[in-house]
Amino acid sequence: MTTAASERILDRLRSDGGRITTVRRAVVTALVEADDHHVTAEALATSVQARHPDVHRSTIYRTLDSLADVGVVDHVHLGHGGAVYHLTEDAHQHLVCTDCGTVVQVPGELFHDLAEQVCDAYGFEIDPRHFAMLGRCAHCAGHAAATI
Amino acid sequence: MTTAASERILDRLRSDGGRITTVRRAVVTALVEADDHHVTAEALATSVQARHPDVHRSTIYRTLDSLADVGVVDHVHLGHGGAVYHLTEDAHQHLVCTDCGTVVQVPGELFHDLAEQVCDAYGFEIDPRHFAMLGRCAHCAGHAAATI
DNA sequence: ATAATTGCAAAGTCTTTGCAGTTTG
DNA sequence: CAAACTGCAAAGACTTTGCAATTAT
Repeated sequence: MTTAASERILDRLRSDGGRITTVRRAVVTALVEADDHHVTAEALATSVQARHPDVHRSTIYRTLDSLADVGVVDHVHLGHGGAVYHLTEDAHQHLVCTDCGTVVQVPGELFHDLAEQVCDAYGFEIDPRHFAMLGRCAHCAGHAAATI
Repeated sequence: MTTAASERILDRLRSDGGRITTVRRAVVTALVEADDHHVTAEALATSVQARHPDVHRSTIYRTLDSLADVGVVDHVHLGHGGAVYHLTEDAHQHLVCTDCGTVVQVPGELFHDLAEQVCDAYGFEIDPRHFAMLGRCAHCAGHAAATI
């Protein structure tokens, strides 16, 4: 199925006049297999280079860029340092604990009310996913029962 | 009163064993005067160097770091590229339009409900201010009737 | 005096770019 | 074949760091 998913993604490139190359196939495969794992460019490079040692990092970035142009890949900043890349299929939000670094994924719908309020009041249409939200996870905040 | 504000801030450094130097005074002044303007490190450097040409950028960063340690300064990432620094006094959230770059400030309270929901469900205590939220501003989203 | 701060130059991290050669459709 | 993609090396933006000299307390 990862194959089917990969092909679907590659098709987006193809239908945009893009060309399907070994490298692109490898990057997409790595993304599909790593999905929900939020891959850094570095991890992606390592993963791709395991099978295609000569692939240069700039090519990884360029491929990610092309995939982003076509709308199938996006990146998120979880904190300082590198971004993580992921398929756009799953729209979730990231919460990153500033104490222990844990990343919690929460459904995007949680932001629906907020987005509506902000839209009503400011006309601003929030798409909160590009950046993580920082804070403290249940453990570090000492929430045994997880209630405020 | 910017002087009073500056002194209050410098006191935080002092009471932490820090020393008050010309440079630190200049940085704090620039921050106070630029408050609500969200200064980049570069702008801060330029501003400080107007009066003290020999101040090195690394010193600006180190001063910001010290001020952050003491809790009076924080920085926010509005998008790719540099962060903006601001005094911690005003707790607001930044919305950045991905189309035109406009930065909208909204009161932190808007996030109260969301924070509560997330806390209830995940025990995670959100502090959303470190990153901006991206989206499209009223103008770019075509909200003619939006209350601005 | 002595511990903190500074300037400088250099390095570090993450990402982009120019170019010439290679490959895809 | 023409356009798109690739590797390489180099640069770019932003920030951090080691060190010796300076300065605040």
